[in-house]
Amino acid sequence: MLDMRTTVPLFKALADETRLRILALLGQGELCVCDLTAALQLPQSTASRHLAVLKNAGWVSGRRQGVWMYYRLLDTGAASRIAMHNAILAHLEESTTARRDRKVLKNHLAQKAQPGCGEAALDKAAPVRKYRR
Amino acid sequence: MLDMRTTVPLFKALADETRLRILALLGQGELCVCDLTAALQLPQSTASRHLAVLKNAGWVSGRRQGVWMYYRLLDTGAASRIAMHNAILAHLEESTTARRDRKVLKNHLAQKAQPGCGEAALDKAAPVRKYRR
DNA sequence: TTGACATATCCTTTTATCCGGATATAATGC
DNA sequence: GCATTATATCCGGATAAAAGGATATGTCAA
Repeated sequence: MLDMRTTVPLFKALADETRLRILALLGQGELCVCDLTAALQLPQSTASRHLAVLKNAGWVSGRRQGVWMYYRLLDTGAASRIAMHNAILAHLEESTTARRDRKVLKNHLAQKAQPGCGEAALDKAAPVRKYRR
Repeated sequence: MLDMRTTVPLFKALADETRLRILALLGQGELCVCDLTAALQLPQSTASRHLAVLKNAGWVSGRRQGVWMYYRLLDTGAASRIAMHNAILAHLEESTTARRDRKVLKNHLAQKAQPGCGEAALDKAAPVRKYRR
């Protein structure tokens, strides 16, 4: 049963610029915290904290792969809610800030793909640090 | 041009239960402050303050008719924004709280229509106090 | 087990938001 | 003008949320 007890936190989670930017970035697909930190140019603790808020509100889900936590948009629930999620996402992605963030993200991902030099397509999307996959 | 400077306040305005309830009620049509105050069972200053927030954020518009201020949902702007408004409204109106508020509103409007006894259809929708239209 | 790295949580300070009574403004009728 | 009604704004005080540095937890490789 749909109630304000779940609806209000859902919108409270949207009442912050950083979280809106994170949601818009996740519209691009699954991303790990370090990628979001790079794209947003914010301290890691800040990104992590906001991701926790989004997760608790039911906006995103996280899965661990090795040392990385990958977050993605959550698209389950009632039909009216999914429709709302999609409409909000579509709107967010039009923002100039979101466009800029996507560009920074793209550069970051490209730089990561370089040093390794010659990896499989899937690896290119993974954070390239000491640990691989 | 769409920007976070306008987008963030839009969502901040949704980060409050009372304001969500107001939006859901306005889904029923144009209402004056006194009707909203009655439906929400909240102090007048509280309702008025929240309406100001919704108005500044671009969610509602107000028009004065005599002593009354009538507020209604604002449905102008970019296509993605209108789609988002509608999706959010549709979702809000499913809440049990919204259903309850609608009932209280309906009772309130019915009671107002009684005392005057025999007015035109339009008058029934207007707040019946000392001043008429 | 140790070291290195990614992420989460804690802590403290600062800033924002909410509330409702009191007061101000606005419109109306007499 | 004056009283009345509707709405808006102001004012403290209380509560909640933000920030980011420091620290804890978890994972991996050797």
